[in-house]
Amino acid sequence: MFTQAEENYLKAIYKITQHTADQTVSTKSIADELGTSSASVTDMIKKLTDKSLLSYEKYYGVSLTREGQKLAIMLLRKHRLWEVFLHDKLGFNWDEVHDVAEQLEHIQSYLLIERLDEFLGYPKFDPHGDPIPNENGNFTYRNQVSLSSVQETGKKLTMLGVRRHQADFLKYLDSIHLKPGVQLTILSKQAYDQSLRLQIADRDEILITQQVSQDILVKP
Amino acid sequence: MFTQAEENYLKAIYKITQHTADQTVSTKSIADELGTSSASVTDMIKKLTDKSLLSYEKYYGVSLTREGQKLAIMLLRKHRLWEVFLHDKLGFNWDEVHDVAEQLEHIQSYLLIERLDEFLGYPKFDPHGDPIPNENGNFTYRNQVSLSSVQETGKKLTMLGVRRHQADFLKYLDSIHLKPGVQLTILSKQAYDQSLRLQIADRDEILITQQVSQDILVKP
DNA sequence: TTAAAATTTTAGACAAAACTAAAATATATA
DNA sequence: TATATATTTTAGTTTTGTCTAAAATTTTAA
Repeated sequence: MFTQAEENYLKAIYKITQHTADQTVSTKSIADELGTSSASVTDMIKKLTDKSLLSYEKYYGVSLTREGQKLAIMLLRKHRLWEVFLHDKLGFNWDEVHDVAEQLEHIQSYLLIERLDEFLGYPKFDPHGDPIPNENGNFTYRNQVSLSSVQETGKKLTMLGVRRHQADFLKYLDSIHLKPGVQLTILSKQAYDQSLRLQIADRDEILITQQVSQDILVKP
Repeated sequence: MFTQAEENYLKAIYKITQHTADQTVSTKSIADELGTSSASVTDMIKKLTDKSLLSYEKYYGVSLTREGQKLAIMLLRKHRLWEVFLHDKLGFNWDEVHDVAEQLEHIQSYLLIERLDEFLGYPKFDPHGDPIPNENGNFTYRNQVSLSSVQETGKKLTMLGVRRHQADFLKYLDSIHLKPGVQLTILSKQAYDQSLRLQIADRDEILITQQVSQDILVKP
């Protein structure tokens, strides 16, 4: 099939298209995403283009072909299912799952991933609240808004996920007992810096900055 | 740590030492085991010797150092734990587990394997009846003999494992409902070709050749 | 015990995936 | 619009793991 390096390039390109309007991705953005040189990226682009996973025009940029996109989504599916396994079955913390899932996602076995999905009860979201594509590559859509955009105070909210996945951010949220599924209430909002005083579950109240609240997703 | 290729060489060398009296392994036997050329083996031996996983004398042969052996046993541990997971949790047949475990055993995470062991209930044997080394590399010993060596007829025996792991052999055993844990009784033995008439569980009796009975292990 | 056969090693080459340095092209700005 | 800056590509190297062919060594057997 494809090498791990090839798969990592497809994932990176897919990820970049997710948070940009354009479907066309620059060499540099891929290099930045993977922490590699532009020259290496150009080399790999050629290989993936030859394998018709990318369409590519020199000096202009690349985009995923239908086949390339399908493959990228299946990698995301595998990654997120493994994260659920590590978290739900093996008791990993949500900040520990990513690195191991990054390895597990490259295991080649269609049967494995379908059986794993079944074993986990066909989960729709991973431990960070990100949607898991199904066998056909379809994502479950759900309404979610940034905690920073919520105006009402006193209303009970449910945390759904995060927008940043860095381990230190997740560890911080953990330390204040915030993770997907937890109930929280905005007690008050500071007008000048948009910081929030929160009640998390039934615990003591806590203060979080806007920088943090922007990256927390809740049910609207 | 070590590359997959390096790990595969260590495993191969360990495997060869298991069914030979000598701890010293020839270049050719490694090449045969891995389906590669002797020249490639010589190259890799040098690398592994530099990393003090092997001790090596030109034209004479190699043996695993204590460190190399430890690593090989940990790979066996990972392989067999994954086989248990695939078989017990994901419902893989015992002839399907090997190839996927071959990939999974290279995943690098100490936590993963210790948690997996715990999740599986610290199994002592894999789906083929092979012992799983514990965290310290120790195997559980148990008395087991080849079915071909059993003389008494009419005695209830318990199958413990197999000596061959080829998928077609396992599929054949499956088709006659033989697998570890199953109760069987020798009804009679043909003197001239050592073939056995067996009762397996409560099913119809069946005839197996000595070639097959030699590779079936039972509680003595 | 010496010649033939088998094994092992060396030498040289190749593909994959990365790098650096330099050249080519595109974009931004004065 | 012309030039400076940024991006992209090319060219040439490196490392890993493989290969084939040939040389060196060991083993087998006449």
